[in-house]
Amino acid sequence: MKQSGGYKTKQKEKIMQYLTAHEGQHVTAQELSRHLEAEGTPVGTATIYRQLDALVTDGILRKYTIDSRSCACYEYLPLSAECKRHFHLKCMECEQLFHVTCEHLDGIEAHLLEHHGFQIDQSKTVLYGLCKACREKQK
Amino acid sequence: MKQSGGYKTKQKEKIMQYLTAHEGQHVTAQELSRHLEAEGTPVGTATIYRQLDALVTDGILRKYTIDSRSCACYEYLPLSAECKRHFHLKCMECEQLFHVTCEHLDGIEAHLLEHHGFQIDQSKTVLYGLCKACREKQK
DNA sequence: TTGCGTGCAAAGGTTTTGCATGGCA
DNA sequence: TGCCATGCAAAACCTTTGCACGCAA
Repeated sequence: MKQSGGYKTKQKEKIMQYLTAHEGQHVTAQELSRHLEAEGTPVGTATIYRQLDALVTDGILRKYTIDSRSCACYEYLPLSAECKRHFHLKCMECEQLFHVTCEHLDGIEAHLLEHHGFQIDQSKTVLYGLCKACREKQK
Repeated sequence: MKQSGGYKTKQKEKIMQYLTAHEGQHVTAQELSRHLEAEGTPVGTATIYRQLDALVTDGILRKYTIDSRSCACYEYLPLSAECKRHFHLKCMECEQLFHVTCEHLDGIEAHLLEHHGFQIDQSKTVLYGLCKACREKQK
């Protein structure tokens, strides 16, 4: 794993601080921007995007998209998570996003690769459906 | 399956014609717009987006996104119920779309429902990755 | 001092919305 | 005739880029 290079700036530090504090959650550029502003340390939008982009390139963040009309999400990837991959589940009803780490689901990847020659990219894949709460609500 | 409602207009017909002719392929609003213009029957951008949106709502099209900076893709969903039991694999390299029917993959649905309370909608879900040919090409 | 990082503003592209007009039923 | 559909233009939105200045090393 390459380390995040370049200078050590206050902005970069603040951004990393927020991301690591929200490990396992989905963070958007907007949330990050608003949080930093609310904290009294506003950071320019361009800087935020540039930093996020660099972190994705360095493999420290994962970037993915739910829908073209909503903004991109970023998620901090702890080193241990490299092995613990997970899938994203998006509820079409409540719009909530879940992630699932599960051996059975990891088996999908192996199965598809072995039997169908297809290598899934989990970071780009989102499974759509209905979450438990929304299913029960529909009854 | 709800049928596409509303009036039968020339624009709507043209759009459906293009979409059905490209079944199994990814169509963007821009491609559609340019095609219609090239055919001598230009359709306003707003109309295209409104029609596509309505078709997605009616379950006739599927909409999905690869990246937040690129535009959304639409795909015609043949009405056959058979397709509902397929998972869709999209190769990010060659852009090809594959349909996979597989007991193992069907097991995913049951597993997620039983163990995670999440009910997948296969028709809305696309698994992204690399197909066999493109993987071998990259070596 | 050197040159990367930052902020501001403007540009870029896709998608949505408001409103008057046109066309289907 | 009554409404929905359309088209145009403008707005909204997220993201990127250009450029001058600031700050880390």
